[in-house]
Amino acid sequence: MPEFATLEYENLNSVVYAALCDALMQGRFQPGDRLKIRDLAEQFGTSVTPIRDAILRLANDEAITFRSPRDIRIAGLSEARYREIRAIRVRLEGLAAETAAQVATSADILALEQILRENEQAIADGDRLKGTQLNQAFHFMLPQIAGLPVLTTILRRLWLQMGPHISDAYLAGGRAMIDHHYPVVEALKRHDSPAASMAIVDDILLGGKPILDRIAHGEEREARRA
Amino acid sequence: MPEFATLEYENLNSVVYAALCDALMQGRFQPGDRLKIRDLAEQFGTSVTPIRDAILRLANDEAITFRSPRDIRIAGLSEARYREIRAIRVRLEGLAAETAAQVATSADILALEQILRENEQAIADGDRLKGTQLNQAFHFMLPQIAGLPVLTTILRRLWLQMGPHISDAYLAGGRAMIDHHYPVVEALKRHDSPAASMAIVDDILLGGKPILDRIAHGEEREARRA
DNA sequence: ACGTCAAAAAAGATGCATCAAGTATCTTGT
DNA sequence: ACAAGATACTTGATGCATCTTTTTTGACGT
Repeated sequence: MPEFATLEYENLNSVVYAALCDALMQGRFQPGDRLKIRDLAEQFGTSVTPIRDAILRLANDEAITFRSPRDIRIAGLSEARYREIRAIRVRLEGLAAETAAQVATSADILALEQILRENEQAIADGDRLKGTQLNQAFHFMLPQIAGLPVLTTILRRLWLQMGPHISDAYLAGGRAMIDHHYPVVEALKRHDSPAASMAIVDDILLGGKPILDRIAHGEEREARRA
Repeated sequence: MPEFATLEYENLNSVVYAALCDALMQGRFQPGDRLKIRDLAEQFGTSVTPIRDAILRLANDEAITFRSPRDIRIAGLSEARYREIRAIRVRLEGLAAETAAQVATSADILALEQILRENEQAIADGDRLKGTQLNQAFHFMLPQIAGLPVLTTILRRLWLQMGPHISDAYLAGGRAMIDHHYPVVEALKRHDSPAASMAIVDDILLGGKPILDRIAHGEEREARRA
């Protein structure tokens, strides 16, 4: 269960926020989906206040947008914006991988290898949701090993924005999604920072290719429709 | 007047959020300062709801923390956390400078030089507040020239966290704060990406030295007190 | 004077009523 | 059958009442 709460104590709004973050990162929302505060309040069994709070935080994260004062929707993602996010991830996850390579313990390596094994199994089972989650878990392990909490928060926010756009791309990606994870672990074992950085960059650029294609095609389709 | 609103239309909560962001970035709050929703509501002449909304967004930005359910304070900044923010800035502002160097127009260069001139004047006048603002304006110009809105948002959030900690450091820094800005502009003129990146990195690491010292000394003092 | 404990005030969390603006629906006249 | 206007509904924004927990305060005993 991911720990998304910025607040130190438990709040209804944090519970709702965490649940919506989960849903977003698992691709359970589609871009453009409309959210209604009263509907969510009923689903969560709370009043509208904690829902408003959570939605406001997600809007602050730019994961959802207020298209008009009464029209709350899952944010879209232009190709340019996705490319920017990718460029930022290259820099930041590169930093995380370099730092992680310097400080990784054997316990860290074992945890990464465990994730890889489970990810292989999920792909073999055709379990798309689990595959997505384990891929994310791998990426978030690096800043955690590196001891970089600010970086983790930034990446989480970027993933919230990507979440609704990666769901279908995973099937297209298939095994290619984790192929580049193995060299990362090997580099961490050798405490080889440059190699770790290069490997994670490869993963972001090559492994993420199907996602970019999907977003680009989506824009094209939309342009033709107009 | 900075444009902080994530929301597209004007809201009381956006107005409050923008005002508090401004205050934070100008160092008008000290770390550990306590905020009271009802007091702020009176100051802004609104009910508590828009204030709660704005504070929730700032908490989401990790600029303020809820130490306990009824104790809202300006966030502290450990030395480790400041070093992490600095490392992230090196990567991200490096990316912004590289990109800006590739696309900068002569109008962009003129705007940067204008900021530098005003910053010189502010330092000559001993106007600490204006100096801080113009230094920030320079740094935010690079991602703007580069056309990287996501990057701008991330940097803004980091600056919200640094804001309360850089106020006094500026006097100590003095002219050194903008010395490294000139090579940045020169590099942009030559469309020299590596030089632009190196220059801004120098600025972050060397120009920011007094801030790090101040935070480190503050921690030391606190440790002695305990 | 000082510490302790209880009463009171403070303060955020939650729920809810109301408002305004936008949207859908229904009626009515041709 | 259709269009136009009016009516009702939807929905987020704002304000506010209440609840619970924390903090302050002050009285009392030592």
